[in-house]
Amino acid sequence: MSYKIKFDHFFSYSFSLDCAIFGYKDGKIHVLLIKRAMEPFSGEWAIPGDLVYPDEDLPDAASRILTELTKLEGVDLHQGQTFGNPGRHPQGRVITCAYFALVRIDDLKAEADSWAEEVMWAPLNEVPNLAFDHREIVMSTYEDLKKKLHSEPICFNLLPEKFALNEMQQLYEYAYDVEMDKANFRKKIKSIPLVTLNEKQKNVKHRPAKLFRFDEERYKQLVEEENYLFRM
Amino acid sequence: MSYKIKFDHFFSYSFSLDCAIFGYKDGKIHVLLIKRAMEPFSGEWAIPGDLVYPDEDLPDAASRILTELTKLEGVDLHQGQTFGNPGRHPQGRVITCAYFALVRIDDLKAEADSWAEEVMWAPLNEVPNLAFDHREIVMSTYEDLKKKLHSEPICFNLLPEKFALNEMQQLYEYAYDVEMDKANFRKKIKSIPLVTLNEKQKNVKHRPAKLFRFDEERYKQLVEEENYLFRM
DNA sequence: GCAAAAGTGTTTGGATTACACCCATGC
DNA sequence: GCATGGGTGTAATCCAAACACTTTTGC
Repeated sequence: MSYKIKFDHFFSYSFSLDCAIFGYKDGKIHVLLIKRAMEPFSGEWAIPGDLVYPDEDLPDAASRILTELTKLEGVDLHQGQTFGNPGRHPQGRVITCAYFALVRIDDLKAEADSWAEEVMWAPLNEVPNLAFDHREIVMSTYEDLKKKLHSEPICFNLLPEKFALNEMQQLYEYAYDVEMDKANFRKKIKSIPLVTLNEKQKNVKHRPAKLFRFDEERYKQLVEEENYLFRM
Repeated sequence: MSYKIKFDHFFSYSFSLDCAIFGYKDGKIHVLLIKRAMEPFSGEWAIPGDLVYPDEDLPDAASRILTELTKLEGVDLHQGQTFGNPGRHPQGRVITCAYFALVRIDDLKAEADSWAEEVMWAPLNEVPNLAFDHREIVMSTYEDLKKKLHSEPICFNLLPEKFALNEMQQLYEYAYDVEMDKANFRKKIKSIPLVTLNEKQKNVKHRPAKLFRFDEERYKQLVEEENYLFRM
């Protein structure tokens, strides 16, 4: 058995991570973009991403890269798909792996840093042209995410910590592009462990809604002890 | 902005693909292994995997690698997780991406080729020590797969093309580690598009069961036209 | 006839649907 | 009081679980 190229030649690739950070505001899902101030694609919009150091593990690298470019810390990143088209990077063979997260936009203050010149949250239907294959990465990751919304309680990472049931319903209506009946939605989510707070909406010009919080403790306990399956 | 190492230094990694091929026989899920006849880990069991060529796209590389090592062709491979621990490969920084497939073991004839010395199907609970981090890759990919069994009709890739309902039930019972009621199982799968064949089991020492086939055409049509969601 | 598994029917209670209605607040 | 959403109740229907039962085959 022999390779068609010299063995050393295989060790000429690079590897990067790109972070697709999704949030929810104004009734729409948004993605976090940076304006690049470094070649290649200097001056263009992209998702935060960079090369991995030789001795760096992937989850650590993902956090580091996101923090360096946007000052965001403590974001819970998950691995997504890997993109390795041979022509995707103009400077050589760079394979990239998507890391994604769902965050509460209002609880964070993303700020451009390092070679990021600017940051912005773009609604998914208004994403500008992006560097590299970043549009494909964003859209493909969003599709994966929508599937996860069915089977895992990740909507609570997008909603404010204290939310009204109607906000939750609207998020699902947006993601699945369907309309839901209010009364039935409320019955359906009865099995989800939520804490009913002693608080109400403020500054609304109609009857204020009660606020709820996802009971993560109890959720984990239910999964452990009763094989609980989240379903929406 | 500057990197802690020279830019060229980033282009010193390699990238491989490892194929986790799952099949079902004797009531158990099996994974396809090869015995390596090449360093590193020569003489040890591993899943079929190899380095990607500089100009090669990932899906093509996955097919090529699987064919080179096992002579299997036309297997429908899907991308899985990426593993990039800095210490995972003794010869340098090699990041690897898992590609997985579900196959009908009896319809295939896997044969060792190239630097594979031997192939075998190992039941998941009897997987020997494996080279690199291949045990982690296999187990982690199997977990992903079990989740997919809930929401996608992939069980039919594991079952024989013509199967009895009881075989399908047993596959789910094995994967989810639960017992199911026969009558209720049959009611539950009524919504799945199956073709009832005019054939029965042979060589069984009891009443032979009717055989069924998954109606892939109709499934795709239902997904397209009626937003059909497979659920188990 | 007997063993073994195929295959069906019935009951019950809990979810899902569609839809109507009342309630609390700002203005 | 009225507009605006918040929040609830009901009836019809569907679905799932538990369990008993009948059928068809090999031996």
